[in-house]
Amino acid sequence: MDWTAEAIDQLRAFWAEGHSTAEIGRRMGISKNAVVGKAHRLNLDARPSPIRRDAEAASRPAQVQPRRTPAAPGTPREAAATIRRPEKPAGQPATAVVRAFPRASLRNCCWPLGEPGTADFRFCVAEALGGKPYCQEHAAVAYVKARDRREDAA
DNA sequence: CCCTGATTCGC
DNA sequence: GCGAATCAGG
Repeated sequence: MDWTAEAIDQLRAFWAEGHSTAEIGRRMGISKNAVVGKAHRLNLDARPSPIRRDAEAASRPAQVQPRRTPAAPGTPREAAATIRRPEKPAGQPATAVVRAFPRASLRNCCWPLGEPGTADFRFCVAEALGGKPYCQEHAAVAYVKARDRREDAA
């Protein structure tokens, strides 16, 4: 992954919007690990992790030794950041409602349009095709051959 | 089995 | 610095 200023900008925007790491990864065409790793390195605010690595010792004292060096046990992570995730409209039949933002569905094109972080930033929501995260139009610019890459994306 | 995020460590 | 592998939980 080439972490250009734009890419980092995008990551920040997605992260701030509360998207999951995997979701961000899908949208940026990279792995969730890349997203998590970079987010961590950028010191973006941590999401509430499902894991309690500190309680590992408490629940299972000395059963299975980690292959890797155990995480620092004393790390104070009690003060988890209060973050809000994008809210689903309550009481809406999920099948009938298209959540226009941040994500319509996995079947919709997720090509980002506009400048991340600005008011007009949104996603193309056209039908995503071929199991790709993009519609036909955007898949064409997303999946360019390295050989004959055209500079017409924007 | 699907998902979630965090950490480690070879590169 | 990067991110896959791994870990851990839902």
